[in-house]
Formats: sequence, structure tokens, C-alpha cells
Amino acid sequence: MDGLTTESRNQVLRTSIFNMRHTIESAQPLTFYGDYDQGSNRLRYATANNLIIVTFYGTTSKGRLLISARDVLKARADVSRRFRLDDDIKSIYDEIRTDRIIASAISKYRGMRVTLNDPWETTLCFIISQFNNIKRIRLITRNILERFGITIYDNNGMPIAKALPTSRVLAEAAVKDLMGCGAGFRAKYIKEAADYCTNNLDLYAIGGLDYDNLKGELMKIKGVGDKVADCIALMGYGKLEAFPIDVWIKRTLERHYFKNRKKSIKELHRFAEKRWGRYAGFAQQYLYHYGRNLGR
DNA sequence: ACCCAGGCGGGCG
DNA sequence: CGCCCGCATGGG
Repeated sequence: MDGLTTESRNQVLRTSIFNMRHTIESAQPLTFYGDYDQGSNRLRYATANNLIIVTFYGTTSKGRLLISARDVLKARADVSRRFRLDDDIKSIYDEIRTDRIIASAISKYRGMRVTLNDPWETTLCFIISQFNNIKRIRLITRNILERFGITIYDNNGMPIAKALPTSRVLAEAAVKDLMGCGAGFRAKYIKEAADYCTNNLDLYAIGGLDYDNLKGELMKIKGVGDKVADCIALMGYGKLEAFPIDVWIKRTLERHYFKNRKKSIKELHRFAEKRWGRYAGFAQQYLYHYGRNLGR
């Protein structure tokens, strides 16, 4: 089925309070390079050595994830980890539902999860995201996937999917070829970050750092500033207290919490930390999409 | 044609 | 520190 061999097996994961569509459409790294079919509620994405197909069926309050893959046991663990199905999302909602604004955001996007992605892939995706729009972020990411991605083969040796390239691959890429993927002025950031993360910083060895120190390490990467570092901390390392502040969340906070007065990034960080604390990242995801989609 | 996008680095006061 | 500027590119 779908490029997998007859040796493929299925696994079922139960979950509660989950909305695949909201999660996928919330533009987290997984969605930048995975295929999602809204009709069948099916996501198709590749990891370093596997093609994984996840289909969600059920209701937002309760449902099941059907998983198909070559190595289905690995895939099951991967899906559970990536969608953070162990999060007690009801308790999280209770903790961040501090006012009617975020209450309506939660109500509107109920079941949207904060995903956990590979640290390097998250770094790459959010370097691409700077001063860019979601459509083009996806375009550039897909181009890099096609041009530099690691091909995944089925058991008969047929290519079935591609996974994002490692930092080592992009460290050796030509800036001109990254430009060819549409990366624009970010091409040199991508190459430098790839080189740095291959030769100077092991992204897979710093997950144990606390949030502040982790963010500090990430900001040493060229092309990674305050906002991108928070995105990586949140979606690449699961630091739920990270609160990425972009133009949208800034507008939303100023509008709904500060009577349209301009606030500095620093002030907004303090506000979010004080108000939403250890789950500020969840609050950010909900407010971000709520603010963006007002009027739509 | 013009404007904007999940910002950042660098230079300046 | 805070402020200001340029930056590749495609879609509205």
C-alpha cells in the first residue's frame, strides 16, 4: 500500500483530545515536508530510514491513529513521540486558560498538539521561516528535500520517499544550489548553520540543558535569533515554556492584552512567562493561530 | 506596481 | 542596551 511493501504492518494508537488537521495546519516542522490529505485525514512523512503513514479517525475528543510503515514498531514509537500523545492536554488547557481570549483560541483549535521534531530539522525549518511566509517556507523546504534529501527505499530497493538532509549534507552543499531551492538570502545562513551543527555544536547532546542555557546555545548559530531559538526549543526539544514571538503573536498580544499599545519583545516575554509559565509554548501556538485567522 | 511574510545580523548612537 | 536598515523571493 502506498509504496510500502506487502511486509508492511499496521499499528493502532489510541488518543484523546486530538485534532490532526489543526495540528498539521499549524505549520510545525513536520508539516513543512510531510504530505497531508485533508479528506482522508492522512499524513505521510519520512524519517531517516522509514516512510510512515498516519491516518487519524474518530472524533476530536477521542480517536485512533492507524500507522503503516515498513518498521511499524519504530513508527509507532515515533508517532507517539512526535505528536506528544502522552501530554495531559486537558490539564495543560486548564492551566493556560487564563482569560476569555485564550479560552476561545483553545475552543477553536481544540486538539491541536505541540509536536516534537528532530532538532536539526527544526533548526533548518525555522531558519527558512525567517522573514518569510508559510507557503514559501513549505516550498523552499520541499525543494531542499527533493534536491538534497535522503532517499528511503522499500524492501525491494525501490525509492518510496525522501527525508530531510542531515546537517553534514547541507554543510557540503553549494550556496548557489541552496539559492536554487529558493532560499534567497537565507542560503548562506543554512550553509553556515549546517557547518556549525556538524563541526562545532552537537544538537543531539544539548537536550538536557535547561531552557535558558539551551536557548543561549542555539542563538550561537548564525541565522538563529530570539524567535527561531524559541521555536527550536519548543518544537525541536519540547521545552514547553518557550514562547516564540513573531509579528503575529506580537500583534495579537498587543491587541488583546495591551489595548493596542506597542510592547517590546522583552516585555512580551516577561508577560508570557508570568502568565502561562511552564506551558507558555502551548499558549503561543493557540494564540498564534487564533490571531492569524481572525477575520477569516 | 506595490506590499508583505512564523527575523536576523550588523552598524550606529 | 535600543533603534534602524538591508535582505531574496513569490504570492496577494
